[in-house]
Amino acid sequence: MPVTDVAIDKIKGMIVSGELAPGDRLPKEAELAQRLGLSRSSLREAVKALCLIRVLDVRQGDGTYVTSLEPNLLLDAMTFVVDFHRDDTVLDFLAVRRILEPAATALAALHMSDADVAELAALLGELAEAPTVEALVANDLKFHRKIAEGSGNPVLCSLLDSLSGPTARARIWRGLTQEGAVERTREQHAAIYEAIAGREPELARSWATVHVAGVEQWLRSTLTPAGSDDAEPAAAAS
Amino acid sequence: MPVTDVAIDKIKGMIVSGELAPGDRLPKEAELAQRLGLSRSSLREAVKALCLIRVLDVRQGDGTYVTSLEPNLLLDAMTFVVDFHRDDTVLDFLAVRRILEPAATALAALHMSDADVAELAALLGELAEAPTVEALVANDLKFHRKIAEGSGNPVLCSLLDSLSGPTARARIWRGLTQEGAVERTREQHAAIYEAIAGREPELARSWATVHVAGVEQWLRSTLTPAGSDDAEPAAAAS
DNA sequence: TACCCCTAAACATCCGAGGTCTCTGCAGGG
DNA sequence: CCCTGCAGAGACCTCGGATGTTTAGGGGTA
Repeated sequence: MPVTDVAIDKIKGMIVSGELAPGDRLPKEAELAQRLGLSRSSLREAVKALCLIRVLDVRQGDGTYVTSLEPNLLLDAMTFVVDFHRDDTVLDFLAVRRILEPAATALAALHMSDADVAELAALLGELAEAPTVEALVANDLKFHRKIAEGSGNPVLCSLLDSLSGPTARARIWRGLTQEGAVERTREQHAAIYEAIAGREPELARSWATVHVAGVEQWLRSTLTPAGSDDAEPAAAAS
Repeated sequence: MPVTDVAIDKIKGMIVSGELAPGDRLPKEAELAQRLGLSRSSLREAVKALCLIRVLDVRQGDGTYVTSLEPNLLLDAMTFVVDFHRDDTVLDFLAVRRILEPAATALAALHMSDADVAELAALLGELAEAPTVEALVANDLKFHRKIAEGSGNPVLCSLLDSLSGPTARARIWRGLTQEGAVERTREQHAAIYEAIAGREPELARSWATVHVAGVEQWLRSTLTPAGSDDAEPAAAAS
């Protein structure tokens, strides 16, 4: 195994073992390199890799620190990974979202604070009468993010965040092409809100299922009969 | 933004744009460095980072290649990330697994091929009469992985894989300390198998829920009343 | 045809020098 | 006493080149 990979494992081990706690500062490059038995160049490669997945945070002129290691931060890195899957596996990602989103919505109906419910209502009111599709989708993302936060599970929240990004483009394309999609989204958002505000988890779950399934069904019907022209909608939405 | 980060973005862009397809070979280090306008050292940091998340694959003496970019490969990288969350957020990860596992099991009951169902049965039979806890958990991982594969959704499968790892230790600790846990696991596995083989998705979903909830409840009851001594079970399981 | 060896190509690792940024302590002014 | 501006030190950033290691593939031999 290359020394750089060994260094990655060792740094990981230092963190997992507790030798380095979140927020701690690492020894300076030269010192750590000597301690791990490799050159600064190789060490920098290891540090850079751990930076990409948000485990380390280097600040020029200051030092290298362990991040907070909170789930949202680490799973955010997954967004970067998900970005590489554009056209072909969108349906698979959406299918997972269809599983998680209703569950999160039901949890939100149970655990969301009244203040957060009020903010959810505010999000619904923010939208103009005849919003642009882009504004609608942006509002849609904020709406669902708020609900995901309301589930009280940061892991679930971050996961949904990562999964929602890639499908956003699909939703834009849908709004642009499918008649009534915009209005239907608003109605469903309102229904989800009502269910959460009324503390009815099962109703909230059902509305969320309907909501996500709408996008999924449209996307499936668009992709499947297109035959060899699968790439069109994804390309158009990019 | 550091040149290395720019390089990461540029390479990512080359892949997402299609300029570099899965399996393609990158230009040699020196050439690519010149093309991106940076030194080889900095380029290597970028390549190393993309290697960690399985986007690139460097083979010494040969060259650097784009991986297949399949979901399972890219989400496998998430396991590395999840490893950093050990004690404190295990319950959050388990809660997500509790959402996904039943859904995957239900899907498996619908989509799994007869051949795969037979392999599932084989897994059940592999276990000795009085298995060690370690063997049981290893078999448990394979069993659930087989089911996740059977869902037909590679994204779901990889996600469950990543989530199952961290809780494995907890399951071991449970098996070692909780009377009857081993036998109960075997019974539940058998029940899940029967439901899948009988093509009863809702029954399969329910058994999966029961199965995961068992671990979750035990873990919750162990962590909560422990007070300031939360770390004990996780530490003991490592 | 099958096997072995050798060479070229590409990555792995290291080193040292010069640049840039940030934090910190100190001095001066309000 | 507090705020502001100014170096100085410390730490990371970037570069370029030299040397070691590994792999793929061509060519020779039995």
